Amino acid sequence: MAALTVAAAAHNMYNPFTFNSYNTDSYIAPDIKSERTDSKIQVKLEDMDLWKRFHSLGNEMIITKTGRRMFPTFRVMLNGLETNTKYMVLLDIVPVDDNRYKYHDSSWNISGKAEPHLFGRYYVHPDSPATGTQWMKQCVLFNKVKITNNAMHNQGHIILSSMHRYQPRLHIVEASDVYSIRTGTYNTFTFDETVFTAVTAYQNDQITKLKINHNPFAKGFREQPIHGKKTSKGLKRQCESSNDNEKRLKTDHGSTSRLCKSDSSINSTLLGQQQLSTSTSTSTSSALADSTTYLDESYTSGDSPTKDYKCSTTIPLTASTSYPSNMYNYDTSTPFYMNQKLNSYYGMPTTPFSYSPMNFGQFSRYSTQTYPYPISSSANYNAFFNQ
DNA sequence: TCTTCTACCACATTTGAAGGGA
DNA sequence: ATCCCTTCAAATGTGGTAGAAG
Repeated sequence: MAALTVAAAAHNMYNPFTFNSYNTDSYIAPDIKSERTDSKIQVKLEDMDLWKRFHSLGNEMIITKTGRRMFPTFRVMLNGLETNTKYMVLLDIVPVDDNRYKYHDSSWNISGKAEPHLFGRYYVHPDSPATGTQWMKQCVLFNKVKITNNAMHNQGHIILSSMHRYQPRLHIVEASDVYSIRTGTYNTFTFDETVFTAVTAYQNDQITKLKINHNPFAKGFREQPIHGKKTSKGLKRQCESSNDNEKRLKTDHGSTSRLCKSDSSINSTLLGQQQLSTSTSTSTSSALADSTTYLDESYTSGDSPTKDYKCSTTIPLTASTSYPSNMYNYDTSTPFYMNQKLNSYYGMPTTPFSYSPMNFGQFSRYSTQTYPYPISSSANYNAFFNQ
């Protein structure tokens, strides 16, 4: 943890908005917060029902030295983008507060001050950049994002601290290439339902059970069916087609037949690695190849893995904060760092790939409570998210 | 002593190479 | 020669658990 402290301190020391990193009142880039919101852009979090169930129990995410995927997977559908404008889609994870927690008597309690957070580490969706049409064609999947507690990790994983609460943030940036990302309009989206506590071992048994019942990789930990384990492929197929809620399908949203955009290569988080021509030509194939995308799930009761797949019952929740120019720069690590303006201000190199913190606040959490459109019915859903 | 973390395990899924047939 | 499909093994992703570390 000392290593993380040192790394975070070094990382954040040039950032005026995070300098008083433990003062939540002073956090926040005030000039950013007041910026215009682009109400046209709509983001719908997929698997909202599942997220809500985890959220109601106090979601936990395992972090390991080698990196662990998030479950539920962060998936969104985008709407309202300019069809011919190119965008980059980024994901980062930021602290919800400046507390450290411990699990005691079946509940999470504050146990002290938080460790400093290493800000500015982004996961760039490998299909970036792509046009609005391409982004809106299918859901955007971040299933390959990995979180780690290894501060020295430099393989594109997002570094978190155990026993701290975090929230993913989605950034949609108008940028035709990685070099124009600094000047593009920023739209940041968060969802309250995605708040989680980073842990090295699950604390809440209910969370464990929920994960086991819904994560296909944890199938081996599920209770055996009454009639014993089914091993034959024929039986397996029967099960897959009928009652596996976590069954990964190739298409998303049956009514619209849209495919999920998969972040098919975690290595391509290297900013600038993926050219537009490549992403354009491979976006469809990557989506098809990604068998971890699946239909929306409508949960009935209990933790039974048997679910009905629907596309229209979830409520799209969006909250956007649009920034007139982006405040990021990037460095040589992956994901990247961006903050051209601050680099310049502090006399640091302003060329791409120079090291710099971002200038989001230390606890940059933008509420999802202001939804541009309260979309609560399938009709409204179709109106907003079908093309 | 307690809390947190790590390494290893068994099991399941995913991925990609190899081979065969059209 | 090319494409499509199937098979299979390796790689990868899970939570459980025992023991180490602080």
